Amino acid sequence: MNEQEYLAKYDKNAYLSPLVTVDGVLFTYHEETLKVLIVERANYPNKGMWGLPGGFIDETQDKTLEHAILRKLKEKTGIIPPYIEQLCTIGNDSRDKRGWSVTVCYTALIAYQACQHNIDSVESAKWVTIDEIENMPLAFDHNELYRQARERLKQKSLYSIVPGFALPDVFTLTELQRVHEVLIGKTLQKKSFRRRLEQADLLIDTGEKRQETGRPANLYRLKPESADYRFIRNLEF
Amino acid sequence: MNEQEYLAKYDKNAYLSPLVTVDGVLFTYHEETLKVLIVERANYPNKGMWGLPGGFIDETQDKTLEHAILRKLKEKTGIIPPYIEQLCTIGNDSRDKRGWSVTVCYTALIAYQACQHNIDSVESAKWVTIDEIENMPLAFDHNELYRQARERLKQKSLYSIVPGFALPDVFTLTELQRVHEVLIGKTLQKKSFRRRLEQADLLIDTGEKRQETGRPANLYRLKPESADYRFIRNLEF
DNA sequence: CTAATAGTGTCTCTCAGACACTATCCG
DNA sequence: CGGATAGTGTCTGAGAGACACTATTAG
Repeated sequence: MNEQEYLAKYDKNAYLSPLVTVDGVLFTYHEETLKVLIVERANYPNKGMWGLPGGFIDETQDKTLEHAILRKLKEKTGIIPPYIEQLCTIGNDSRDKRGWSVTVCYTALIAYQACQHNIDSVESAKWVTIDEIENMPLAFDHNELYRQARERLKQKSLYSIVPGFALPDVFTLTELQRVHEVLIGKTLQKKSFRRRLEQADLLIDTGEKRQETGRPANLYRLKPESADYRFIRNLEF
Repeated sequence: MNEQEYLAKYDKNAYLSPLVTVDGVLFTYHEETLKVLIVERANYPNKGMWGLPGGFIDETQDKTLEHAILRKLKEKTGIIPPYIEQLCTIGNDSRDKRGWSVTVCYTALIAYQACQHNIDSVESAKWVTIDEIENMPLAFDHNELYRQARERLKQKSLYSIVPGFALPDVFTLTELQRVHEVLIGKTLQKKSFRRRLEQADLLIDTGEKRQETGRPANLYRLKPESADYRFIRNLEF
């Protein structure tokens, strides 16, 4: 038998295969706090419970795992998040009562303003603050997935400006610093923070200014390549 | 219908599910070079080609994904590697001709001496240097998996002593530095390297010494917690 | 003017890089 | 002694932390 014959005869469904899902921990920043998107489960198991957005791969629709999670997130938010990153994969025989199950989990960031209208119109989806989610039982092992995403994002805020993707397209340096401070859980030195940004040349100066109270603040935009930039020296934890 | 009834009726195999495999990029260090374990494929597809060790989840045998890859690696090396870490998961409709396929890939490290006997006795497994593997077509997308593992390990050698797990239980500081140098691809300052190690308190001084030529070198052992330690400042790339 | 927030100047301290030095073994 | 490798002393420079300072708006 050659490979062609083997493939022609091969019946994928003749073998046991674990359930495969994708899940996403989608963060945003609004009103001085981090928020995470959760959805109410419409079906068993854990029907009625809240959990992370996600679901089964649709082999006919999804070309890749990332397409699958982006499709799921778009269903809830109306848009594709500007930052997404694979977090981890959990697979075992006990996380889903239906059987051996594997979930590929992603961390994503989005601006609150960019999707608030859509989320308000989706009955079963809402933002909760990270304080709320930490005291809330989620479906399956989604509390653990959230915890890992939260921890990774905290680490990232020490050596990258990835958290900036939770802000609107255009933002002030003070806003960017505040997101980092909330993630790290301590205040940062304004000077250190700005020195790093300036040297790394990660932002586009829009030339515009915004004023609320006090001196108007310069507005910046993230360079697309900022998503991958890593400072060689961490901020202190 | 309640959840119990739903679960009783649920037939996992009634739904399409991607193929799920685990793969491992197992590194070791021997004769001043990094090596990777590859195995010859016994079955279609890609029969006869070399690829990374791995394979399907065995739902009856494996409780978790990590158990699955450790089982696969133990089959080839005879032992459980002292360091293993999830690398990434690739899933799409084109990587495996049999259908939509997901692989969860791990990076692992092992001492050459600890498993050489077993590998020599396994017909279809062998070590190849990283120079060799980079010019070798591997099955599926295993070249890409290797590349990602190699890149991550290089990064890790800038801010951790994870590469030390590719050495025997007991080693000299010069040996440890050499592994890092090979991974990073440039020589390091002896003083900087040792200063970091000393401050972080990651090693156990065995009190023993080993001499080849010249002054005898002190022998050290890795503390188990060294696997998770991260320096706050990177070595320069 | 004051209040408020944005943004800068500058000192200290830690730690990586560089490199010369000393130490301990062999023959 | 010299050759080889292990290990240290010490200076420089980059960059984070700290914090006081100036700048620009509103009222």
